[in-house]
Amino acid sequence: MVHEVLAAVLQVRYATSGPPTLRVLLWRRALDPHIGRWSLPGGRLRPDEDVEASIRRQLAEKVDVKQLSHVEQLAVFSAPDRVPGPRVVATAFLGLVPTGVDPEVPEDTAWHELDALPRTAFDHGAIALRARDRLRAKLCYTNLGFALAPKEFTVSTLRDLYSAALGYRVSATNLQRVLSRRGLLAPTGGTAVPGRAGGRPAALYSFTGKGIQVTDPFAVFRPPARPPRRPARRAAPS
Amino acid sequence: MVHEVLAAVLQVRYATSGPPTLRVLLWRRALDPHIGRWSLPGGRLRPDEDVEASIRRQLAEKVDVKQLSHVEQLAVFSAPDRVPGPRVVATAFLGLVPTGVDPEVPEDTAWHELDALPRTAFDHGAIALRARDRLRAKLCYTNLGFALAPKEFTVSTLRDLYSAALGYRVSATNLQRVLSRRGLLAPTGGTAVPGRAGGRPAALYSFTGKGIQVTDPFAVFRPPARPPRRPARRAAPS
DNA sequence: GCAAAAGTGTTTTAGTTACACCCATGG
DNA sequence: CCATGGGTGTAACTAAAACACTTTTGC
Repeated sequence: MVHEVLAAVLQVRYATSGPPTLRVLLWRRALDPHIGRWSLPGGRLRPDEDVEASIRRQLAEKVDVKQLSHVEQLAVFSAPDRVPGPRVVATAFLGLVPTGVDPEVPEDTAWHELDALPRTAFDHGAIALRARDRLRAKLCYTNLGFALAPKEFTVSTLRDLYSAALGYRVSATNLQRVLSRRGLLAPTGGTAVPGRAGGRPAALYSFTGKGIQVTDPFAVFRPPARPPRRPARRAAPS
Repeated sequence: MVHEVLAAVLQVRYATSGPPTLRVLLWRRALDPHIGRWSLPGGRLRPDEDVEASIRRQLAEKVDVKQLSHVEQLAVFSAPDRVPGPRVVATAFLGLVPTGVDPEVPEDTAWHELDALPRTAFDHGAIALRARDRLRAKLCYTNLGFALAPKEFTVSTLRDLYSAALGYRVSATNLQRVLSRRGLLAPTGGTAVPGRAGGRPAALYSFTGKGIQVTDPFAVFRPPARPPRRPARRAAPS
């Protein structure tokens, strides 16, 4: 049995016009099964590496590894007929590249909008959409935004990144407040120059931490963290 | 390369005394590498099945499959040296069994408290703890409680289950309210008989849905679901 | 000055925790 | 009738969304 690793590498990219969009790096197959269709980068797992080392190695051919801001396992795809011919089990990954970096990619690869995926090889389209779902969920309850954003950014920029990734308009005001309250944003002191239309110069921010951390672990059923607010208030009548 | 599937099957079990505890089904190895240590049930992936079908098949030897209330992928464990000898990549699963059912398990298997795991074979201890973490997280933002609880239960019972799974005391009052508001609890009409100490008979409830569903998807950054609350309230002076 | 964009102050809303109190049963 | 556990009513608290308003720039 062959084990392969695949990665849906996502990035929010600015097009020449219109708002930025969430995209996935796809590669046009040159070999026979599903020749010409778009597929996720990846390849065989080697004997001396675990799956994460493997996907990082294989991505190095497409994207400079240092540009990958986040990599995490998605799931195993193992339907016996997921690819024709001898069986191949795949471990799929989500990879993220910050906005702004534009990696040199080979001729046969391109960034495709997740909202308008082309015909993909095998189950790669489904994997890419799973990656998007995972990203959307984690943006809400972790600090994963750091993996989408450049080192320094304005709140407006960040709002655009979140909006593109989540698929709906996010308010800059509230984004600022929520991320600040959680201690994720730090002003760098610098300011951005306003556009030709004017406007107050925006302050620059950066994320405080680099690694992923859960910021909102308990939606409910919080453990009784704090000691009672009012210390023994009950009266003792006689 | 060999691909195996492993499952951490968890259940909240009542001991003869003390509060119920979260336990995992382990099996004592009879073969040479790590002989005598406790390990997770599972085995080789066969050519004609995907990983979920495989783990369900293999668990059928230990636990009646119909008693499994939930099965989900955890992660791939693929360190080259995770088991001695020829390489084995493992797909790990979380499995749940409702409280109350006591499956016939083979002689060489037993339920072990997750808070006091014995010496386990290979990386199986780490896998079991990952399963516990996943369960704890999902209890908070999904309806996964249905997979821990029996068909009918009192709120007190449910409180005990959640407390055991989460590892901290949960308030029955608030558990009732949160699950009710989310539309997950339905009174069955029946009542439980009070214990010998008396007390008001508790109403019986059941979960409304069977499949897992996310009940609290957005901790923050909620999409702008509802239309504006006040329709155009601004006064037009002049 | 005016439009545009950024940022802050304040109100509203929602959901959960905390806690007091009432209810029904066994002895 | 009282201890025990079950259940409800309500206040307190937290966090986020909504929105009005101020600030700072280009033209």
